[in-house]
Amino acid sequence: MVAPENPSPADSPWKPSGDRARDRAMKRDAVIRAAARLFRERGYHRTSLDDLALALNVTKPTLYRYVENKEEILFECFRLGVERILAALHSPPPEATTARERLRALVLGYVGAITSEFGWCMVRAEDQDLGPEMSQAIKAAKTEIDQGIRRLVRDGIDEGTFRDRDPKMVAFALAGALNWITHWHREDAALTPDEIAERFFALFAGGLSAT
Amino acid sequence: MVAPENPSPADSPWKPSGDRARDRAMKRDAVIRAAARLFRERGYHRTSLDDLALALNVTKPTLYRYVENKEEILFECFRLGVERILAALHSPPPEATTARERLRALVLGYVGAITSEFGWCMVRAEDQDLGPEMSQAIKAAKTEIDQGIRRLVRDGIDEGTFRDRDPKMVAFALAGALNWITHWHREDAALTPDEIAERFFALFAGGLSAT
DNA sequence: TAACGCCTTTACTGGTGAGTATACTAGTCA
DNA sequence: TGACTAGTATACTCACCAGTAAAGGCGTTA
Repeated sequence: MVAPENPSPADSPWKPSGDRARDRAMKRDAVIRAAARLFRERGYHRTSLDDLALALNVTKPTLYRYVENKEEILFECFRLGVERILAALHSPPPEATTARERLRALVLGYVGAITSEFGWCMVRAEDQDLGPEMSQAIKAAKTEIDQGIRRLVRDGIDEGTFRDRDPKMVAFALAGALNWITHWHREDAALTPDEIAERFFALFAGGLSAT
Repeated sequence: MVAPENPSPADSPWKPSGDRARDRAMKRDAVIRAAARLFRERGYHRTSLDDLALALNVTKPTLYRYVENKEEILFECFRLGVERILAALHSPPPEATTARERLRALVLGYVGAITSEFGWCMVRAEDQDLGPEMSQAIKAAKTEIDQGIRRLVRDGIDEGTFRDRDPKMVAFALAGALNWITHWHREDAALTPDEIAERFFALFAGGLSAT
C-alpha cells in the first residue's frame, strides 16, 4: 500500500563514515527535525521509528537515548512550531501600533511557522496520539493563539478600524485559512511565505475593515 | 494511551434482540455511517474494525460481507460527503444568478456537508491511507471543488462585483476556513451550520467586494 | 421435516511496529 | 594497561489489528 522506498536522507550528525559529532543536544535536535520531515511526507502513523532511524543512519535503540518515545517526538515537533506563532503573537514589532498592523504581523509570523518543517505537526497531528498531559499542553497553546486572534479583532473593532463582526467566527476563519496552508504549500511553490501572508492579510483585512 | 471505553452505540439495523432488517444496502449504509462517526471521534488509525463491529452489535467478519476492506469504508465516507459539496457547486439554486449569490450558495452547501457526520473524513482523512486509484479519485474531486471556487471568484471579478484578487489564494483561504470547521464544530454548538455559513460568507464577501 | 443458502460467529494467521535486554566498541581517566 | 562510561547495534518481546477459514444457526421453500 505505502511505497516502501527509503525515506529521503536527512542531514544528520551521524555521518555514514566516521567523525561523528558528539553533542547530545545537536543529535536530539536532528532526531526531531528528521521526524518532522518524515511525518510531513508520510504522516505520523505511517512513519515507523525504524524509518526515522534509517533516515539518520542509525538504528532504533539509538533514538531512545535521545527521546523517551514516539509521542515525545511528535510533541516536540509541535512545540517548536507553535512557539514561533506565540512569539509572533506576543512580540509584535514595535512599529505595529494599531490592531490592524499587529494582525498583519501575526499573519506574517503565522505563515512563516506554518510553512516551516514543523507546520505539518502543528496542524495535522492529532491530539489523540498524545497522552493526556501533552494533549492538554497542546490544547492550551491552541487556545492561547485563538484568544489572541479574537483580541486583535476586538481591539480593531474598538479602535473603529474594523467592522463589528463576531470575533470568534473571524478567528476561526482566519486560523483555518492559515492552517490549511500546510495542505497545499510546497517548498517550490510560486509564492514565498511572505507573499502568501500579504495576500491573506489583504483579503481578511478587506473583509474586516469598516468603510 | 487511548481511552479503552466502548464506542458510543450507533443506531444500527442489527438490533441486539432479534427482528433484524434484511436489506443489504441499509446495512452497508449503517456500516459506513457508524464508521464515519467513529473516525470522527477517534481518528482513522485509532479505530479498529473490531471497534466498528462492536458499535454495530456484530463481529468483524460480518463487516466484510458488506465492504471489501477498511480502505473502502474510508473512501465511501469521503465520497458521500464530497458529493454534497459538488452538488452545491454544480446545482446552485435558480435564483442565484450573480457570482456573489452563487458563491453564497456554495458556502451554505459546503458548511452543511462539512458539519455532517462525513465532514471529518472529507477533511482529515489522509490520501496516503488509500490505494492509488481511490487516492486519485479523491484528489480529482478536491481539484474540481478548488477549480469551482476559483471560477466563481473570477466570474465575480469579471462581473465587477469582486475586487481583482488572486483567485487561487482566495480559493485556498476560503476552502481552508471552511474545512477547518471540522476542528471546532460540535453538534451542540451555539450556531447552526447556516448561521456559520452566513458569517463566513459575509466576511469573505466583504474582503472580495469592490468598493 | 429436509435441504438449501444466507448471515453470523468463533478462532485463527500473519504482519507490523513500539519498545527493550543484552552485548559490543571506542574513547577517557587512573 | 585496566577499568569505567557513553553510544551503538543485534536480536528479541509483546501487543495490536487487518483480514480469513471454517463451522454453526436460522429463515425459506418444498
